[in-house]
Amino acid sequence: MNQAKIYDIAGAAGVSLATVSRVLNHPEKVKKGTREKVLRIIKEKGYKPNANARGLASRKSTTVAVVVPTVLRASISEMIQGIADSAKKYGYSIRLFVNGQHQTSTDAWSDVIASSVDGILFMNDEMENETYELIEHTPVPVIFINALSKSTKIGSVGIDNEDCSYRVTKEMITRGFKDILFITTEHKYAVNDLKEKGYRRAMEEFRLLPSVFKSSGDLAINEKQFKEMLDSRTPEVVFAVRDSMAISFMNVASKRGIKIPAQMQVVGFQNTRYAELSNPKLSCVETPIYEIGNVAMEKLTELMKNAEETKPTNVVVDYRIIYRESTK
Amino acid sequence: MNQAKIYDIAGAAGVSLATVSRVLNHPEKVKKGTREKVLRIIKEKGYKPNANARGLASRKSTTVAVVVPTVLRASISEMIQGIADSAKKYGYSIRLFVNGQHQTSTDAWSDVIASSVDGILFMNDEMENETYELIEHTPVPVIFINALSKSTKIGSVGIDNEDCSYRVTKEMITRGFKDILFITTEHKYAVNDLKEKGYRRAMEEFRLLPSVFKSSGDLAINEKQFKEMLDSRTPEVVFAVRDSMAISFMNVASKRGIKIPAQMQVVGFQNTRYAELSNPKLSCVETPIYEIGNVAMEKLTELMKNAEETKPTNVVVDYRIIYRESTK
DNA sequence: CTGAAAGCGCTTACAG
DNA sequence: CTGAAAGCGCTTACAG
Repeated sequence: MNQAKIYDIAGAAGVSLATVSRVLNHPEKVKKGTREKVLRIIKEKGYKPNANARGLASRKSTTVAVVVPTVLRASISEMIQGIADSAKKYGYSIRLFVNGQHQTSTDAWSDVIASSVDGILFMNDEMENETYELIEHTPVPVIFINALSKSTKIGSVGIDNEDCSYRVTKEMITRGFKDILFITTEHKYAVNDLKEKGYRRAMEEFRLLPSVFKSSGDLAINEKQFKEMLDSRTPEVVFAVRDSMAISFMNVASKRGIKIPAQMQVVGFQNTRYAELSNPKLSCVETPIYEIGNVAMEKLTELMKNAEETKPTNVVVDYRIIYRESTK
Repeated sequence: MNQAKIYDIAGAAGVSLATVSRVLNHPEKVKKGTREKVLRIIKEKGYKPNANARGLASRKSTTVAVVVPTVLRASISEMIQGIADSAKKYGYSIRLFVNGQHQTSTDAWSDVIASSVDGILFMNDEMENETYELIEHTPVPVIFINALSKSTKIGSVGIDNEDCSYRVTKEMITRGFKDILFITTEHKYAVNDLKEKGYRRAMEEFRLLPSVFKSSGDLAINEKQFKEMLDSRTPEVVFAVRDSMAISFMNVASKRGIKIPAQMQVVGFQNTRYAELSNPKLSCVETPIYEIGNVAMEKLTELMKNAEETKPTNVVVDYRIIYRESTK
């Protein structure tokens, strides 16, 4: 009934526990006959090595930490799913840290380190210099997700937000639209700053006046703000840093009788599930966030296997623009 | 630079490592002066006990497993957030298992057990008898989430789906609507079966003909099916087991020119973020899924503290119906 | 290819 | 209130 120990397996197989351990960790070092016998008994007894003991002895835990500010955002869920699928493939399990916005307070971070994981996947909206410093001193490999690393010592996987935003804006301009409103968050996020930068660059390139609206994170407040804004003008194109904001804006506009996309076009950012459930269906930049999680976990595996030889790299993932019903 | 060990702390404080350990685990057993000194040094050195060693020695890991089929569903994310917040409060960390639909294959489950967690929060859509059996033999406490347990040995936290569905249906009937369409999943899920049961009970009570539509999980297929269905009739009320389905149906209907709620009312189930982003805004049953996660983790804490005395209970959480724009 | 033994970093009765 | 010692269940050089 109780979980079998390695001793039990060794006893039943008539070998030493060292051999059982080898069968599990270095099967090639064990003679075929012995190996198969041990394996059979392991299966029979349903033996699974104790993770703590294993971790303590080998200094490896085959777990990775996934550190995120929240799990509520659809994009973060998709990313985690991508990580989870990849982790399963490589035999890693996941320790989840939902740290709120204060992820890199020394305290929160040392919790992560003390949990004895073999590597860390770190997703954060903000990237301050202290963050980099803290992370560079971390004893296990770290990969940034969804934000490209500015440090050569830390790898990352993400899209080039600035370039993406620049290209979308430019695309709309060359299609003949000049009055493009950019909606971002009031709260300062590194990724959103990059998106704004790209937008501004495109606008300035064409000598157009950038128009940036910083909206609150709260849906109800947003709607009120959006209504007020629409009192004074109807932009030709609205480009928002998140799908949810784009949709919220679109809904407010629809209710005022503004025809979408005829009178106003709306573009979102991310391609979360919201996009397909909106009416009209939202056109948006598709960030392959599942893939980003997936690849990040894969890269982390490499780093964990041979931290010395493998150089941290910044993997820039491709995005594409999906035109649905909210654009002409 | 390296992580400090308990020996280092003991050395620096001039005490034995037993004392350092006691300061951490049973501070009341240590004289105040000693305790404060040790605590100070711990802080200075940023010492965090090695989780594996601690787990191995104490047979406790202060980690719980959260086992879910996917992380992609908005409701599951909210639940995890609820769990995470509660876990942080009680000092537990989370090991996340994203197991797909085959969660209780003996294999997947023994992975969970082998990960040496102190307790398990288990969310699954299907609840077969083998599942119960497997779980009853688990050496640590388990709590079902979002589905009430049929077993007296396993606790659970969730809403009474059948009752809820019954009441919503009845409410619509007594408001004078007879033609109520129920949309559920093609794939068999225990929770959805319960919802259907409640719906049928209400309809039969009023001698109305139940009309159940089983829709695919795929959005594109759904839309096609919905269109075909709307060719033949326009139900007065549509009640779907998930917000996303309700919204998808609503959008298809809107596009055909059906006025919502004037000609057709739509009610969803869950109150995910989708509900507020739809146009018109979706009326739906609000399952307090964040709270469910939160409470489940709390209950699990109790069970882990004294598994013997604490009896597993089934906590039935209240739901409420939120009327927004998709109903009259 | 296999076994005996040391050690991973802690916790917890047991003495004192 | 504190220390010495055993032990948690593994892994991995080291011999053979």
